[in-house]
Amino acid sequence: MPRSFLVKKYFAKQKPNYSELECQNDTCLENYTLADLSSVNTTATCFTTGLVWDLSVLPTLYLPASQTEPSANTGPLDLSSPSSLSSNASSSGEEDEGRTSDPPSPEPVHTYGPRQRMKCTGVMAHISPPEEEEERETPATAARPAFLCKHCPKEYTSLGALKMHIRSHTLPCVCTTCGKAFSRPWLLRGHIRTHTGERPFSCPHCNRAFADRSNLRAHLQTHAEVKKYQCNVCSRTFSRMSLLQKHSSSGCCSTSV
DNA sequence: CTGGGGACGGGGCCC
DNA sequence: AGGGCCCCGTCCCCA
Repeated sequence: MPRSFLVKKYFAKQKPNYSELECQNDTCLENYTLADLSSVNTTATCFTTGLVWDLSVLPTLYLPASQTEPSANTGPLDLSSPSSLSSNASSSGEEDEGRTSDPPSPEPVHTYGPRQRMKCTGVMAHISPPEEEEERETPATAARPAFLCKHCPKEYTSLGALKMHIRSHTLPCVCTTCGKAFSRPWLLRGHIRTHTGERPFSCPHCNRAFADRSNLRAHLQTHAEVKKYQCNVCSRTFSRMSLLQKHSSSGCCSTSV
């Protein structure tokens, strides 16, 4: 299984209706408005859509299910579900290298620091506007066309996937506060929270709040008696794969993971 | 060394 | 077709 989207299936037809949540939580839009964001100088150039409501309604998503959704299996995040926990713990990892979490840089867009994560960092020097991005479809593979990125060796089987990938080169979403650029609007929204201090995702167990949903997910593992990642040798469980890997490499296990 | 938080990227699915 | 959102995962840093 390439990636685990089993949990996703819970939402297959029951994705959280943010509009309804807004109605149920009438304080949302009042708490976070575009004006608020502007007031803290954290507007961005990539306000595609939904920034305001998205930020505002999210706090409701991690209330206990009984308070948010009548349907039991539509809980916003059921990390305790077997399907969720069954995800392959080593599904990826062949692509991540650098990082882009550089400290705020006065440089304009396309300035990358040593932590640049993307594999094709070098191409950023000759970025062209999205409109100029051209897909290279290999005629030799007409039966299953491959869309090649002209900035890096990656290829995709669909134009949409390629265009999505190209955004990682063009990084059209720019934070006007620090100039950091992102490939997708919601990445930028998440980044903006680092400026605003907004933490829409609350842990139902300890009320600790997080700005990032994934971080909440990881945090929820700390509340679990049995962690998600288990050592094949000693059966010890860990909340993160990285911890398991460290555990394995430190001697307990010779080959696991 | 371990555990956890912060920040972020990518692919896939849904609308 | 494109945008938005989701989940998974990684890396870095700190206690």
